[in-house]
Formats: sequence, structure tokens, C-alpha cells
Amino acid sequence: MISQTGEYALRAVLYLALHQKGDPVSVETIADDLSMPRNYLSKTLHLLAKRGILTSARGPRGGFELAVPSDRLSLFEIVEPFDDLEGRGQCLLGRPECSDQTPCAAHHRWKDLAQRVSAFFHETTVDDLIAEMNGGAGPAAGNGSEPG
Amino acid sequence: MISQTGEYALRAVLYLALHQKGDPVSVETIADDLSMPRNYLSKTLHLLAKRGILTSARGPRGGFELAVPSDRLSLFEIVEPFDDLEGRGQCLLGRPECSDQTPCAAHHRWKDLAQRVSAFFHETTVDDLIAEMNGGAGPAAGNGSEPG
DNA sequence: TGTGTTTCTCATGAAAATATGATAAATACT
DNA sequence: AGTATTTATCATATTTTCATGAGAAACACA
Repeated sequence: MISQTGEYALRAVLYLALHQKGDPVSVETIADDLSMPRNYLSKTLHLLAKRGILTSARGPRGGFELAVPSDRLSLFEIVEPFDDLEGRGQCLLGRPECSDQTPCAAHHRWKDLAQRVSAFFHETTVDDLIAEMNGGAGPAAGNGSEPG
Repeated sequence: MISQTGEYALRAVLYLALHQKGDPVSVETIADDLSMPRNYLSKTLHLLAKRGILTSARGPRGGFELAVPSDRLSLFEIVEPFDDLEGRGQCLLGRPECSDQTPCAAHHRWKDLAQRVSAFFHETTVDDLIAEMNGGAGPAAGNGSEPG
């Protein structure tokens, strides 16, 4: 559904939301804890910083922090730099243009689902995922140590 | 959503369903009409033939035909050899195992959508797409010459 | 039997995604 | 100032996906 890189971004941002206690978190820490390639994650987070989703700081006590409150940060914003979730690439049969006016053979049946997927990413926030972890499946589910 | 190869498969099978009048259709014809790379499509269709979805015949008057009636041929069967639509790769956060018992942070919110997507591919048949073309958006929509 | 047509198969290539390693630049701390 | 730490950047490698090309195998037909 989303690329490896988009998945890294999602998991890393979720990690940041869960672990930042005022101080930035280093790429090393995140990469180690989430078993991701360190330098690759570095580039990925750097792009998110350029997009204004994270702040980055170099040097000792440096690292990454959320630049947006987690209840206002949608999954779409996190994944969008790495995956094309809407517009082009939306048509199941790969048409450059596919709309109600110029539908492909699958358009009318597929449209609703594609919109739901798009809506999911737009409407789900990082906070929603955290809330889900903290009891989404019942009051005593999980211990909060295994977010992704 | 699906790979380029899966998309080729989908469009080619739809083409076969629309154009076979008893005789096999050659890869050359399909590739030309749908603007696909000929040899690549050949390999793709060959795999569908091995899966029992198409029949292939060599030599003059050879080519490919549907081996399954189009009203019993689901999009899932066509795409599945090329794209992992369920099981692994289903978890939004990339977990090898992600279930109600061992949910990732997105599981409960994502599950329903993932199931709908899976159901779409399983339940939609090639015939459904053809029907869609022949008036799915209204009685006089389209002329049937632009399936995908 | 021969010829042309078509799939099948293999070898290779190109492009994109993913990943690694080395170095530069910035910063906090002593 | 000096040093260690950390991101930023560049170069490169690996893997996967997508694509091309040539020839072998099968087949229809004359």
C-alpha cells in the first residue's frame, strides 16, 4: 500500500510522538529501536524536516522533534512526500486521467474505495494511532512498548 | 496500489475478454493496442497461462485466450501473481504479523479498509468491469472502444 | 518437408527503490 | 579553542522492477 520509505516515515514519526520528552531524539536512537537503516532514515527524516513536519538540530543534544502537534498531524502529511496517494497513480488501470467524465473500466467500482483510502490518511492523526495503542482494543490491551 | 506488471495483466485480460471471438489473440496485437512492451507482456501472460487463467498456443493462429469464463474470473486471480494484496504487506506499519491479537498502532483503524480492498479484488469480476463500461455510468456512456 | 508465425526462454540492460559508507557542517560542552 | 556529537550531504552499492533483444521450440499450413 505504501512504500518502504513511507512506512519508515510513519513509524519514525510515531516513535517521536511517543518518545519526545522535550528533548530531540537522534536518528541513531530511532534507527536502533525500530531496526531501520540509519542513514536512510536520516535522509527520510531530513525530508520531513524540510516539509515542516519535524524540526532538526545538529550537534550534541541534537536530533529530531515533531514540529506539529500530534493531534494535528495527519498520516497523509507524513507519507505524502514518499508515496503518491491520490491523483496520478490512483486509477487502477493506470490512466493518466480517470474521472467521472473519463472513467476507466474500473472507475465507478473503485472510486469509492480509493476515496476511503485517501480519507483514511487525511483524517487519521498520529494521536489517533497513539490512542489506538492505549486501549483501542480494550482497557488493558498492550503495555505501550510496541507501537508499530 | 498495484504494480505496473499487475496493471498490464489486468488490462490485457480485460482486452482478451472484450476481443476474443473464438480465436486466440497474439501478444503483438494486445501490446500494440494497449501500448505495452511486447516481450514483457509476453512473460506476464505466460505466467497467467501457467496459473490456468489463460490458455496459450504457439505458431500461426496462436496466441492467448481466457481459460476461465469472464464472469467467474476475479481481479484478484489476475493480479495476485504479481502483487501481494493480502497477508504480508497488508499491515500499514509493515509488521510480519499484525492481527486482532497482535495489532500494530494502526491495525484497528486500517483493518476495515484493508478488508474492503481485498474484497474488491476478490469479488469484482472481469465481467463486472465490462458491464461497467457498457453503461455503468448511464445508458449512453462511451462507445466501448476505450476499456482501460 | 519447408516456411513463416507465434509463444517460450534466456541473457542482458535500464531505471527506480532501498541501503551503506565517508566526509562536511553545525552545535553543545568543557 | 578544542572535542565529541549529531545532522547534512555526497558518492556509491545493492536489490527489485521494468524493459529489450535474440534465439529456441512449437505449430499451422502449403
